[in-house]
Amino acid sequence: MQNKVTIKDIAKTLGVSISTVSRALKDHPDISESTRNLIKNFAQEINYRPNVLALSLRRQKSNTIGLIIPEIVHHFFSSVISGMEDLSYREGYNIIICQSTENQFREATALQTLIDHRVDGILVSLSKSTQNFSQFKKAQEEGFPMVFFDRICESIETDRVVMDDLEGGRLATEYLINKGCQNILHLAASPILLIGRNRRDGYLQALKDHNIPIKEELILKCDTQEEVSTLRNHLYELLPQIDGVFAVNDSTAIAMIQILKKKGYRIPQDIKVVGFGDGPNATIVEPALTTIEQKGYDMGRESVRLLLQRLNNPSASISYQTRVFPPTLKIRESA
Amino acid sequence: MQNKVTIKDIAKTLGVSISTVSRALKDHPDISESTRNLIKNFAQEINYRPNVLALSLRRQKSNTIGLIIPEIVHHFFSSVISGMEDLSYREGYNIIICQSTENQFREATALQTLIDHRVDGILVSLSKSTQNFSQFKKAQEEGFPMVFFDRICESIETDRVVMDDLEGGRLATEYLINKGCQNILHLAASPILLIGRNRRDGYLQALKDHNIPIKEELILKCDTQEEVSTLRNHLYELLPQIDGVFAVNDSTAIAMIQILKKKGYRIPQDIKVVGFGDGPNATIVEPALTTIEQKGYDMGRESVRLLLQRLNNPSASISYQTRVFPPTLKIRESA
DNA sequence: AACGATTTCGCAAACGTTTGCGCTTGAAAA
DNA sequence: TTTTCAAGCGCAAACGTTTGCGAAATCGTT
Repeated sequence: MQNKVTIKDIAKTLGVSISTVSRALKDHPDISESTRNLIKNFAQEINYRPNVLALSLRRQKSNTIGLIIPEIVHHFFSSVISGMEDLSYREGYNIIICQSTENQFREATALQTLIDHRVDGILVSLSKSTQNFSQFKKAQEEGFPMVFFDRICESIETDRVVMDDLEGGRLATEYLINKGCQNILHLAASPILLIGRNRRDGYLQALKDHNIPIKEELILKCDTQEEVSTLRNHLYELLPQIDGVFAVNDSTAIAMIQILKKKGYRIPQDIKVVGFGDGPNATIVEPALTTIEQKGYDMGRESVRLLLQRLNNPSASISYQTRVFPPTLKIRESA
Repeated sequence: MQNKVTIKDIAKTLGVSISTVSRALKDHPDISESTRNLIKNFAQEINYRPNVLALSLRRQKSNTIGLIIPEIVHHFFSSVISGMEDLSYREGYNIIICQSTENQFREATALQTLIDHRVDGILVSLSKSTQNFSQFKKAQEEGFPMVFFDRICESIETDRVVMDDLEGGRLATEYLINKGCQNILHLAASPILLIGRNRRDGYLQALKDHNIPIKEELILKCDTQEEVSTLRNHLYELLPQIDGVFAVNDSTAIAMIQILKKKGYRIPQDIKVVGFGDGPNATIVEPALTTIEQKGYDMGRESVRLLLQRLNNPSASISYQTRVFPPTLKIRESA
């Protein structure tokens, strides 16, 4: 840190007290216009800037919010970050970012770090592997404002920002059914994740609604490009009996499309594919991916909006809100 | 911020002085084993955690580093962030992230904010539009440790982390030439950006090396997907006279491929295309994109490594380093 | 028994702010 | 001339730490 000029220095060179400088700089009425101008001009001249650290300590408020996110290199999550940064920038808050890399231990460390830094609130999307929420619970009990987004924790009452994942899964699956699919493979996320369960439940719901029998073997835990690759042989065996695929995210949907094409299946004629996310890849793959749109940027903004709303009404009387974004199906060529 | 327990509270309930608590907690030899244990146990019990803000103020060191980045929703940049976060996490630093959104004004604000927050150092990649570096110069003169990465500033002496963009451009272009191309279109970034100029110069270099005449009309400022779209008609006119394209980044290369395919050109038979970046899209587009690999994660790590090295050797005697990553050509199907 | 040397701890200043309170002024009111 | 009062300013505590220095207590040594 630098040899920055402080309020003390100004006081000394101008021959006034520290408190006078402080008050003058914030237009306190106790200070005469002449000394106020003197001080303000001088401060400007030497480019005085208050020490935010000292301010935070004094005010017991850091104007900083902490973010715990599973992955940064991820279109949805990076969009979320972008939305968060945009709004908090406007509102005078800064973001400290921590990446859990889908690792529960690192997630816990991150939480502790952020608390240690006395952030005013925390935004978090859980890692895939997190099953123990005790640290979050403790933070919650200590009155730490938290907003969960996307990958939320059901057992903790907080503000939340989510998609209607169940409806998304239902929508995607129903679309496939309406297009004539009867044997739909679901590439699912881990059931540890609520969003994974919800999207799967949406899939099941759609089948039920249309009186299509559920086949357990058509639900496969497979939520990354790599996993598609390792499960390749098993997938090959499944292909002859399916006419549709609903993948829990775009990248596995796309990996699936690539496998299908390699095996000579025509999309969408032989097998139809729907993804989830609507990232930039969706329009690059051929055929272009029909998928559920997920508004990361907006969800990011909404998360900090909720957080700030709570920070600004410390009365704590507002009951917890859950903001749910409706899914929309982007119809393209893959289904 | 919360009603967290402080060192003072511990002192009071245990009937010792504040300084004793402080020393006990950090195993200062002056404190007897018995009181040390007493204090440490109690601290653990009530889950005491030091106030980082107070520490930073006292130590004049925040263990925080600031990041100014043009865009977060961008594969290369998010990879950079990820690498930065990983290493700084390990080294006990936190990252405050600011997005300039390619806006010079916002970039300046971000810089000021970070300085106000007394970050220990700053990592920055310039916005596309930045032509005035005075604020950075001032920060530099005040002794603020800075590392520029990717989009660096030539006129300021700092540590730098870059790719050999010229060599990358040369490599890409030469590859096209060796494949038989004679009329290569270059979709270029703004010449304001050094990386834009360098990649273009690499293109020119390769042409010269192979005695191919340079045609100014084959160098087009066009570095986004959107710009490809707006320049569509102009591009159509150009197509009959070209047999190769070197695009300054993957997304414009891909947009170009899509246009070419729509117009009935076969890739790579009729026109070959090379991109720059090697993001995930490169393997999704068809034909898969031949492109220059850009190691964002590694460049991010290297940037904080350089920064920390400087922070840990405040002697300031080390001369500024420029770490340059060699480009490699990922050969796929588009060329 | 007296002394010096340790051991063990507390005081207080400092980091850079804000802010309640009290102290000077000078002028207006009595 | 004295009293009153507001205007204008400074003192000092506080936010939560660390740390140099001094002081008290304990101990061993003659």
